[in-house]
Amino acid sequence: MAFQQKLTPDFFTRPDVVTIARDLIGKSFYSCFDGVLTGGMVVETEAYSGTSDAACHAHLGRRTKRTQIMYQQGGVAYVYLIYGIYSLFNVVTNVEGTADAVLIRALEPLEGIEEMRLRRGLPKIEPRLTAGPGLLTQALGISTQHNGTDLSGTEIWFEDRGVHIPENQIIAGPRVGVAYAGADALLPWRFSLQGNRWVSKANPKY
DNA sequence: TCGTTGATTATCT
DNA sequence: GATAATCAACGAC
Repeated sequence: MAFQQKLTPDFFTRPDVVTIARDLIGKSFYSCFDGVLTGGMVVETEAYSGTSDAACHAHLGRRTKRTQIMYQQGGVAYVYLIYGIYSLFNVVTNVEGTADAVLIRALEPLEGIEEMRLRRGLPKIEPRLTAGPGLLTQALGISTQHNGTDLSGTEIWFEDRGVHIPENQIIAGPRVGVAYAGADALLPWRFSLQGNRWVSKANPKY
């Protein structure tokens, strides 16, 4: 019975954030606000590995108002504002005291597509609907006020819909927009679904 | 089709 | 006061 099953905290509290980022490809991501359900299949993620990762906000154990949420136990939302405009959504992973997180970069729309189109202000359905970390938050109505939301609740959650992604269809590559992180920027910690048209376009080549 | 640049604000120095 | 895990508009070809 490969029906919808909400991912529980034990999925997110596993120790290897890179494995979780890869496992999230093919899972479904939903939000439900004011009775409006929107969501889609995850087709692109990036792993950020806490204090040892130069690209992570919590690098070297920085613990600030913004990053403290990443030190919580896996299964809560880390949402922050970037470039003064866009909200980026991450899932906190690992156990309390570590600062690992997975950035959700792109979705393939499944539910509430018309509502997402309206939120994005687009005249028609196109990849710009959810193909990008700053775009999918707009489409799902997620903003910084959802920072810290428990993903086992009823507002924002992940589901396993029984979709199986063959290992060889998942592409690993360097992360986007983190050139300042030096050698860590080259780590193949970005995962995407090969050939999927909803993967974000701001892609380096491989 | 490509490269360049402006938008706009919370957070950190 | 500078900068950022981005996007879209615009001008050059």
